[in-house]
Amino acid sequence: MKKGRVTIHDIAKHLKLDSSTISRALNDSPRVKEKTKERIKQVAKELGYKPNVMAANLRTQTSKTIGVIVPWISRYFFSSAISGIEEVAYSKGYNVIICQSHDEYDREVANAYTLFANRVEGILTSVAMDTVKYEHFEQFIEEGIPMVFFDRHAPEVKACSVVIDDFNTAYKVTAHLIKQGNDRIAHFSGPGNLNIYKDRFNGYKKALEDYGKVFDPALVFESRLLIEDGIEGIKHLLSLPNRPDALFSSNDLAAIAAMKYISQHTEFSVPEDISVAGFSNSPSASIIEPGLTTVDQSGEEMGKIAAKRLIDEIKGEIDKCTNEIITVNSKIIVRESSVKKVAKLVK
Amino acid sequence: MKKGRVTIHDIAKHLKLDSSTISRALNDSPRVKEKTKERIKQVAKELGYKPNVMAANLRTQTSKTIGVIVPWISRYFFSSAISGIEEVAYSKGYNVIICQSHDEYDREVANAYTLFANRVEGILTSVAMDTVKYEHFEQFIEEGIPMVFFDRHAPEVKACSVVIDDFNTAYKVTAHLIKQGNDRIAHFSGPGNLNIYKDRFNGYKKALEDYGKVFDPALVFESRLLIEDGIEGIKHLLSLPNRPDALFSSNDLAAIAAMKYISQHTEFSVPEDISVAGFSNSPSASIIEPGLTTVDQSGEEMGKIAAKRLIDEIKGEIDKCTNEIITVNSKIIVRESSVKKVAKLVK
DNA sequence: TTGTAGGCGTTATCAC
DNA sequence: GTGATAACGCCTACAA
Repeated sequence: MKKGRVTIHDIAKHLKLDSSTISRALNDSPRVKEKTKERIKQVAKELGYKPNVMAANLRTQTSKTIGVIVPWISRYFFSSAISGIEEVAYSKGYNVIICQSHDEYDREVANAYTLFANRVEGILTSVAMDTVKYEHFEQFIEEGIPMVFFDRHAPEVKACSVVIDDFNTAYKVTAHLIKQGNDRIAHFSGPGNLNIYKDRFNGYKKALEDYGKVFDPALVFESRLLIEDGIEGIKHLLSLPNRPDALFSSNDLAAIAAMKYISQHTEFSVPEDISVAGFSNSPSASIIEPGLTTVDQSGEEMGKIAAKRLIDEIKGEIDKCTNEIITVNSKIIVRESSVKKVAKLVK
Repeated sequence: MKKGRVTIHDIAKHLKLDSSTISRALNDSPRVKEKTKERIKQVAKELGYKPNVMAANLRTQTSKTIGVIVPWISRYFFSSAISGIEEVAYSKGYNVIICQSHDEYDREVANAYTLFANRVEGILTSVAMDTVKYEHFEQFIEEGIPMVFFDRHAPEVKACSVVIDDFNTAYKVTAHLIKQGNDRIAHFSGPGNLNIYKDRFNGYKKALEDYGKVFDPALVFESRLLIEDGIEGIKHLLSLPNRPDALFSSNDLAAIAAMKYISQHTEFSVPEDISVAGFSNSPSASIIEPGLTTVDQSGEEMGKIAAKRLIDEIKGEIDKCTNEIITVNSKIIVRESSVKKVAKLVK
C-alpha cells in the first residue's frame, strides 16, 4: 500500500536538512533562503511529493472543508447553487462535501452528523421539507461553526440566510396575473413549515387583497410540489364548480406538470383559459410551449454569495451573524403562459 | 476556538481509564468488557463526544473519501450520476468530494491534484471535452489508487469504465430514423477525442451503410454540443442545397436547441419536414413539443454501478482492472419528434 | 536562516 | 481486559 508515500521527511533526508525547513519552504515561509527553497522544491518535484492535507489539517486544527446539505442534487436550482458554491470554495482553497437530504428529516440529521465528524469549518444548507426541529443545526452554532442557509432557511437558528424576497416576488407575480385580467387565481403552495412557501403564499394573498380580489382558500392547494402533486392539484382545481382562471405555483415542476396535464387531458388551453406562472426558472420553463412565466432565482449566484459569506465568517472577517438576511435580487420572467392577449411580451 | 473538542482522552480521564480502551470500546472491539463499553458510550454521549475522522484517517492511512470529477454538476445527467454515487458511497461509509472541470483540461488537472492531495481512496471521472492527455490520471494508477470512468471514458488509461453501448445505441436510433422513411440523416457529433462521440458517430455511419443510405460527410456537424452549437448546426444544415430530412444529435441540449430554432425561425416542422432524435433523456426532452425521441442513459444507475465497482476495488474485493468495460443497458425512448405519421408510438 | 521537540486525535502493538 | 507507548505527516514555538 503505497499512497503518495513521499513525505517531507524523505525530502529532508535527501537534502540533509530538517523536515521543518522543508515544511517552511513548501509553504513559502520568508524564513528560508531563496536558494534552499528552490533546491527543496526541485527535489520535491523529482520525488513526486504531494502534500498530505489530512495531516496538515489535523495539525492546524482545520479541515479546509465546507459541508453542503441540499434536498436533491439533481434539481436544477440546487445543482446550479452547488456549482456556484464550488466555484467560490475552490478558489479560496476549500473543499466541498455535498450531502443530500432527499427532503427527509432523518437524512438531514445524519448528514449533519457526518459533516460534523469530518470537522467541516462551515455549513451551507437549504433545509428539507420534512424538517421542523433544528437541534441538528444548533450543534454547529454551539461549537462556533458558521452556518449559512440559502433559499430554504430556518429563522429559528441563529445564522445568516441568503434568500430572495419571496413575499414581494410572489406579490408581483400575482399582481401580474391580475393585471392580465384574471379574477380567480389559484395557488400551489409548499409545506407550511418552510418559510419560503409561507412567504410566497402571503405575498400572493396580499396582492389579491390589494387589488380587490377575493381570497378563496379553496383555490390554495398545498403539497410537496412534485410532478404528481401538480397533476393532482390541477385536476382538483379544474373540478371545482367555480374553477380558477389562473394558477401561481410555488415551483416550476408542479406548474409544468399542471400545464402538461391541461394540454393533454383537458379542453382548456394556456393561457387563454387558464394562465400559469411558476417559480425558479428551471431550464424546462423555457422549453415548454407556451413558455412558462416564472421567477429567475439564480441558483448559481445565491450559491456564490452564500459561500462567500460563509468563508468570510470562517475566516473571522465578518462576525457570525444572528439571523441576518441577505436578499438577492430575483426577476420575473414573463413568457407566454401568462399573457392573455398574444401580444408582445414585456421583458 | 472550540471545535468538537471532546476527545477520547477527556472520556478516559472522566472514567479513569486509558484512551486506548475508549478507542476500542467506541469501535466495538470484542476485547473490552460489555459493561465498560456501555459506561464509555454513556459518558461519550454525555460529554457530546464526536469522533475526529481526520485523526483516525491519518492514523489508519485512509481517508474514507472518494473523489468525483465531472464536466458540469448542473447538467442533469451528471447531477443524477452524482446522486447515485452519493447514495452508494454514504451507505458504505465514504464521503464524496466533487469537482467540476467545466470541460476544460486545465481545470481537470487541477481537480486531480486537489483530490490527490486530499488522499482520496478512489476516483470517479467523466472526462472533459478538452482532454487529450492523460498523465493527470496516470498518477492515480501508479499509486495504486483505483479509478473508474463513467460515460466519457479514456481507454488509454488502465482503468475500468462504466458506459452504455454507444455504438449500438446510435445504430438503433439511426435505424429507427431510417425506418420512419428518412433518407438524408444529419448528425450532430461531439469532439472526436471523446470515445462516446466517436462511437455514436460510427454507429450512425454503420446503420446508414447497412440500410443502403449514402453517408454524406456534409451532413455531419461536429461541435461541443452546446445550445449555440445546436442553433448554428441546424442553420447550416438547413441551408444546404440538399437539406437533411432527419437529425440525430449526440446530446439532447443541441437537439432541443435545433428544434426550438426550427419552430421559431423556419417554416419547417418537426417531425414532418425534419425528424429529430437526441441522446440522454434530459428532463426537457419530455417537456418540449413534440416530445423528443432520445436515449435513456440512466445517470443515477451508472453512478451507482460505478461507485459500487470503485468501492469494491478500494476494498480489494475486486482486482483493479485493466480496461474492463461494464456496459449498462440503455433504452431508446421514442417520442413524437421522430415519428412521421402521427400515429401511436412504439414504446 | 536552520534545527529541535512536541503535539494534533486516533489506532496499533506491545506488555501486563 | 486494560494500560503504556509510539506513530501517522505535518506544523510551529523555541532554541541555536
